[in-house]
Amino acid sequence: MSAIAGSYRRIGDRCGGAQCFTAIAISSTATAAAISTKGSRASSQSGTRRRRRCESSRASGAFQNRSYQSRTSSSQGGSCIATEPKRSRGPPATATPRRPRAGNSRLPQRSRHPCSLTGAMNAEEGGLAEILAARRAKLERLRAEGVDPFPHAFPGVEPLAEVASRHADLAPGEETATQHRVAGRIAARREAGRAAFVDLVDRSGRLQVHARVDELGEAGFERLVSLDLGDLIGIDGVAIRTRRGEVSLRATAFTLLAKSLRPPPDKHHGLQDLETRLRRRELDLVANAQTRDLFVARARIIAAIRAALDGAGFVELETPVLQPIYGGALARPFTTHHNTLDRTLYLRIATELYLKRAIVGGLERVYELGKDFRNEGLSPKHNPEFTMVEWYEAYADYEDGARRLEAVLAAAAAAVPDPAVDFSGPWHRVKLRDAIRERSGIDIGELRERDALARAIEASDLEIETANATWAKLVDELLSTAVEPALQEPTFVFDYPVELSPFAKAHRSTAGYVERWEAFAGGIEIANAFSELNDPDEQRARFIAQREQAAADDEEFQPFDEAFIEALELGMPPTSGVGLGIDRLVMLLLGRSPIREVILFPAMRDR
RNA sequence: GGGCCGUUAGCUCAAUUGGCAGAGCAGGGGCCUCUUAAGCCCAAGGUUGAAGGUUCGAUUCCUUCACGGCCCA
Repeated sequence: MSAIAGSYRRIGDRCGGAQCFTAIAISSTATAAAISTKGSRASSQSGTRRRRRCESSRASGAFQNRSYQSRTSSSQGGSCIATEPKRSRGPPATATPRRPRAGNSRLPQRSRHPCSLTGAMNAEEGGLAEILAARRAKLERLRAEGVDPFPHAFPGVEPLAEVASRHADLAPGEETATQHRVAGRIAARREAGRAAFVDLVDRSGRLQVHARVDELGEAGFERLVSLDLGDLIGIDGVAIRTRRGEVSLRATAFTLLAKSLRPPPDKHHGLQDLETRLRRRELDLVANAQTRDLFVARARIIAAIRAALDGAGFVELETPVLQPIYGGALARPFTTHHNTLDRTLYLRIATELYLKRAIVGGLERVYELGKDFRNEGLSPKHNPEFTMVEWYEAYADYEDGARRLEAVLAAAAAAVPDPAVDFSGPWHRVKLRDAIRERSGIDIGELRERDALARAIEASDLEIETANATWAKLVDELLSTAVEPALQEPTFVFDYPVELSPFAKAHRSTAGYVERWEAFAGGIEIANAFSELNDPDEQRARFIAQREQAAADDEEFQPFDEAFIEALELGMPPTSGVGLGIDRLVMLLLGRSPIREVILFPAMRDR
């Protein structure tokens, strides 16, 4: 199990060990104390008899949530509800079941316990209240039996799928003596009289557990079968393949690991309602394996991107999220306030300016992968907080950046089993001017005047609002309306008008343009890159132009950042910079949309 | 911001022209030692998103609102 345990251990390290899947590998055999509680067969159902048995089982001490060990002949287990108060109206002594099973007392009779918690909850009525009350009642009954419903750990578990695959060669009906310890959530239960099948689910998959009275004893079997869907349990058992052909674990012992007090979504249909899936993502994760798979795949994509950059000599940095001056993109920021400093701070809209200051400082190849925040509308392509990676490479230009992106995305796609977009091979490369001309017949190189371009757009059949739009804005609209939706295959669009790009270096051969590209695939923009402007005087002039433009039309603009200018004055090497939207990349690679599907907890309106 | 669609039991879904709101799963009781959407029997579970209106009668028709979705801006 070393490989799997190893991977789990890494995860445990990252999220704090105890909060995650147990990573420790210890001897896996059932070390739990064998329980041999005494008790007569449950043919006597009188309350006093049962109460006495429960007390004696607690006194035995060894019962503290240890596995319900096999082969106890006792039947005392399931009938210990007699320790609850107000038992006077319990089942009459004459209501002796034919068999010594505790079926009719799996649950206390709610209505017969008006003073109990469950009775009070029942007063609320309704289907959910009843379900909650039933689960609470089971919780209390377990506690009354001396079982800890929320124990601290269950060391040494193997992933469910690992157990199944290890015994894939078993023949139907074949049994082994190989012990395994697993844990997971109860996803389904199929009872067949004095045997039962319980489907356990963990992150790796699903495994069937076979429970038998003759293996677990009357008490243990009853306890296992009376657990609820959604409960988390641990199983010690031996690998078998059932006569019907499914690799399973025959339980020799089991342990309740956490009682579930709310019903899980439908075991077969899962959770379908999109709004509930997004608001209550934990329910989505519990009910829908494809959601679990999606976020595992997302993590693998991000890890692959980091590995690709690390492998190319990049250093991952952490720059401020709370910034005195926001910058690096054209977007409205979130505003917050620092009490002690008594000043306004902005949540970053990009990491660009700080990372370039690190380039000035000599770190040469840097990146940051994290959240940016833009105070704008929600849409199938926009979430107010989103994940972005930006990298900056000294002594390189935007052509180098394009090749770097190709390599990084090839690595990211390789982390996904079946990528929905083919990022391999060289991408299409097209100049912005040509792309617009091909798709709309409008040549922005010829129409450098705002009014002339507006007239050309109005004369076309493109639905672009030209009133009050600057020349740059019109070009941007042409790009997003006429070009972007058509770019399904990975494509770089090169060379933008300077008006759209305050941080990009002037084009080395085409006046009025800058060295910038955007990368598109699946009809959406996923990356944006420049040969970074490193002339401080030119940068200052761009800031001023932005400020004037903002004053003129109240648009998004780039605030003046004196500290950044001074950094450039210190001297920044020629640099390639690339920004890649992780959420959109995940959408493309996994073929999922809208963007909220690939964000674990997307922004939602209050209900 | 505009248009269209949706909201019914914990979950997944029905409900004819406006005429007693149903089913499956889950949960409760009973039966069953190889089931796998297990099966069979019994009982229970509803402010039909919210508030108004029309009507003898509203899940159904109308208005407003909330949330979500799609399209447009």
